[in-house]
Amino acid sequence: MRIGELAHKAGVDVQTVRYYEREGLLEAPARTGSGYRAYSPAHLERLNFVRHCRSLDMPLAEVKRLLELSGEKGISCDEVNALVRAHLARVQAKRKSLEDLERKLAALNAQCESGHRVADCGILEELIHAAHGEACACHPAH
Amino acid sequence: MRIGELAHKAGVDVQTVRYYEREGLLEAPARTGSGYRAYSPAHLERLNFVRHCRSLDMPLAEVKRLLELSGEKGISCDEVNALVRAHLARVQAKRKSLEDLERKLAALNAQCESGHRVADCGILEELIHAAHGEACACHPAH
DNA sequence: CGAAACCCTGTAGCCACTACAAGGTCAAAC
DNA sequence: GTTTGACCTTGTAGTGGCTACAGGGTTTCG
Repeated sequence: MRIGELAHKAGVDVQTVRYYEREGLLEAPARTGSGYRAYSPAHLERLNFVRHCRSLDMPLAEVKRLLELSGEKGISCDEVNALVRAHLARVQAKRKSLEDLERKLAALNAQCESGHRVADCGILEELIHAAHGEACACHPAH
Repeated sequence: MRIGELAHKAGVDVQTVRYYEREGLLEAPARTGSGYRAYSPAHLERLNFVRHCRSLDMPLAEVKRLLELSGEKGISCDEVNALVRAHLARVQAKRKSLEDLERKLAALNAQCESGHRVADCGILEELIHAAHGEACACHPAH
C-alpha cells in the first residue's frame, strides 16, 4: 500500500502521514526501489488508532505514550487510565471556561442593537469600560 | 511610562507589548534619547482594550478590526455587532463539541478500573476497537 | 509518447505568544 | 568610581498539529 492509499483509508492528508512518521507516531515503512513508502495493514491499524485518539483531542505526545504502553502487554495499565482521566479533566476545565465565556459574550452582544452608530455602540462602550477595570491592581487608588 | 511599567499595569509580559506593536495593534510610541519606548496613558488604555478582548478569546485580527472601527465614530456599528455575534457562535460551537468530547471520554474512562494489566485494559481495547470503525467508508465491504 | 496522477524532500506558514542570546543604559550601593 | 543589578534594545527560534508550496522524480493510462 502506498502513502496515498493509506492516507485515503484513514481519512487523513498524505502530509499528515509523513508528519506522524517524523514525529515518531508511525513506524517508518519499507521503501520500494524508487523510494516510495510501502505500508502494511498494521500501519493502517496504528494510524487509525492515532486518528481516533486525535478525534478525542488528545495531544500527540499522549497518543505516542499510549502506543508505547499498548505494546507492553504485561505491565499495569494504571498509566493508561491516568492519561485518560487527566485528559478528561482538561476537557472539562476547558468546557467550563467556555461556558463562562459564552455568558460574557452573550451579555456583551445584548448591549447593542443594530442601527446605532459607532459612537453610541453599547458593545464598544462595554468593551472599553470593562477594560478600564482590568488594569493591574498592585497599587490601588486607596 | 517605559515598557516595563506599561506591561505591569496591563498585566502582560513586556514581550507581548512589543509583539502587539509589530502586529499593528499598538501604535509605535515615541522614543527617549537612548531608544527606550515612551508610552502615554492612551497607549495603556488601548492595551487594556486589547487584553479585555483577548480575555474574551477574540483573535487579534478581530481585535484590530474593532480598534479600527472604534475610531470611526460616525459609521454604523453593525460590523461590531456582527463580529461579536460571530465570535459568540464560534464559542458556542466549540463548547458543544467539548461537551460531546467530555461524554466520550467519560465513557472511555469507565471501561477500565485500576489494577488491570495492559493486555486486559478496557480503555485500550475500546480505543483500538473504535479506531477500526473509523476507516474510510468510500469502498464499504458490500 | 505524452499527460496526469502519484510520489519524494525540504521549507515556510498558521496563531499568540514565550524564551533566549547578545548587547546597551541607568540608578543606586559600595 | 566602579560595579552590581534592573531595566531596555533587536533579532531569532520554539510551541502544536498540521497545511501548503516549490522543485523535482515515478508510474500509469490512453
